[in-house]
Amino acid sequence: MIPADRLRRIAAWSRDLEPDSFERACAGCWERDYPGGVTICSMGEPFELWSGVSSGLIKMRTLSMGGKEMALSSVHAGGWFGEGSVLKDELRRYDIVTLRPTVLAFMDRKTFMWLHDNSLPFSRFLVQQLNERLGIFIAMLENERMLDATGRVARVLALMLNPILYPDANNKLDLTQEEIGLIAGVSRPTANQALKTLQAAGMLTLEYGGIAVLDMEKLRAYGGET
DNA sequence: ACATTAAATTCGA
DNA sequence: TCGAATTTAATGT
Repeated sequence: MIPADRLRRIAAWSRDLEPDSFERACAGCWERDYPGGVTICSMGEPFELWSGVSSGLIKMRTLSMGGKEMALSSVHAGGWFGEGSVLKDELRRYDIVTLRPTVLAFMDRKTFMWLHDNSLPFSRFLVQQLNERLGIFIAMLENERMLDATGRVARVLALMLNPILYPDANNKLDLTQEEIGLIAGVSRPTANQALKTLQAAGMLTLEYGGIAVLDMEKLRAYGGET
């Protein structure tokens, strides 16, 4: 159970719900604290909760053959994920790991399905979110091999500021250069060089433990996203 | 891989 | 409780 004002603050989708749906959402959600570096759920486990990041940062990862770790994506405050596994009622296909102390919000499957069946605003939100993810997925496939390191870093930053997936993101990202590298699939030194290039181009400024984006549009263009 | 610098933590007053 | 000193973490080359 999450108090109404709290839910409204951490979940943008809840703000458009009809009153009775909103009440159900409050009743079907709860929050939990995690320290950094902890695995929330592992690949292959059933985990039938829709999850949102209230604060902090998580990443989704898989282990490739040889045990090398491969980051797929990351979610920061305001982002919700896992709707695919909940909708299809299937096992998780990747690990969820906190990158730093994090508060997660969860919604049980029953509530999720009820909202999906009964709330138009909620369904709309889901479609939009799934569609957004699809676009990202395709963009990643297209460009993974075509973009240089700077392009990939730019893409990651643009994705992390996606207004649909992260409705509450402002223009600041609290990601270390190492974390950016992990997500972009480049080494930290390469990420550092790429960031300096982008800074020189006036798209962002570097800060300790994070970056501030100055020009979203250019960043997107560099990343090749629509 | 190493050197530098910012931040967090500890310790002593 | 404040500030200096030490240690840890992030950055730059």
